[in-house]
Amino acid sequence: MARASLTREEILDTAADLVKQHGPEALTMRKLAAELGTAVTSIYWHVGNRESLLDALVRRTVAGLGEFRPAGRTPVERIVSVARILRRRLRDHPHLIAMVHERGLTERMFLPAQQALVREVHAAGLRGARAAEAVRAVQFQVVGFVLVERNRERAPAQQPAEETTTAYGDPALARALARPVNQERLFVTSVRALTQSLLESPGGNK
Amino acid sequence: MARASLTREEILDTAADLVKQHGPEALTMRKLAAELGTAVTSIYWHVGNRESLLDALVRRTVAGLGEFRPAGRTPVERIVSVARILRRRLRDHPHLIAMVHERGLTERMFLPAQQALVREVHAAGLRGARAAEAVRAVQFQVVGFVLVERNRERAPAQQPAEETTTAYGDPALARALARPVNQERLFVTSVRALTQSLLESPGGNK
DNA sequence: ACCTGAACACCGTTCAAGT
DNA sequence: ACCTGAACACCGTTCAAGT
Repeated sequence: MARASLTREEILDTAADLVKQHGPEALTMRKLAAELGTAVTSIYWHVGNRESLLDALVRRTVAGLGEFRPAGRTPVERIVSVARILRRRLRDHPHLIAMVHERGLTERMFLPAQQALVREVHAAGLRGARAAEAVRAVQFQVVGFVLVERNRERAPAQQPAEETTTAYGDPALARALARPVNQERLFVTSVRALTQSLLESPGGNK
Repeated sequence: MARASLTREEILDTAADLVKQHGPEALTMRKLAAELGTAVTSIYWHVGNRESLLDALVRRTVAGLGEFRPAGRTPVERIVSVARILRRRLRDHPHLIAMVHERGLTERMFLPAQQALVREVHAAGLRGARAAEAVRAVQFQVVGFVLVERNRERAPAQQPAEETTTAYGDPALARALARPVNQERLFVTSVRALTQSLLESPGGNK
């Protein structure tokens, strides 16, 4: 007995629900079929296979991340604010990060902030290849940071750390390295440091 | 009929071979058993399960990444050189990156360069928490960059890119953004920019 | 202490067959 | 055009049984 009007939309909706509630590893073709009340094979007719299902889901989620309204008075601060917004939005969709990584679609995560970054970099006076490089540098930094963050957060039970690092007679440094990282703070510091250098007047190096 | 003296070492060696030759997704318990000439279940006696097998493999590989000998005359250039070495070594073990990510062991990839980074940051005059933050910032940046890089390289067929980005009347910028990224160059630029800011004399901000 | 095969509970995907 | 069940070729893991 056939089911009434299964659509690609409905499949994507249900898949998104499944991922949202139980994580991307719960998104199996069979569970999805059960949730939809169809045969597994019906799904294949509409979406091709699991990989393109994930791709479609990633595209949809990224498209729904919304606008980026920078805040701050200086170009550096405005870029930092864009970076913070992107990080926050991505972290609000932890499953997206996992799906993107599983499917090799990291680049997708660059897009939502690109427009805003281009504008700010341009406002700061950068042009042409140099402006493009600055945009890319920030994109790589933010997405890279988020990937690392997410990964350490789902890490297994804290391993002994085996810190063989000698601190050259700086106990405060040794202690700081032994403490857990304040990721929010590290993120802002890093992006600001990177951006400050990138926006400096040309001729600094080379 | 039992097989002669299966050891944990031998299992790890064969697993490493399998990963090296066919990638981490080829490392299934069953294929490994076939390669070893044992029953699948024997492996479980020695290594517990697939996850701890991967953990052991990651630990071994990271430990084998070797020493880091910075080059360059200024602290910034020496840190950039450490970053380049780490990136190169990690990229020489693409499967390691995948395994680390699968198991949430990103932090492991921080360790090989930590000693060298601490030394250089110290030599540059940073102390205590500020030095630790600089080390962390570089570690996050390098590992994050490598994760993003690896991910885009195994990306599916180039998607239309759908560049809605307007370039504010800067055609050179638009062209640069449309071109593929020179990752090596972007990496060095980014690390140098980050490091320059981090090593600047304190008091710059806050 | 170490190894075995059988079994369980899963996967994604294909394919011929239905309507 | 769309849906179906059966089947294929896999997985990781457990467990009782062997030596």
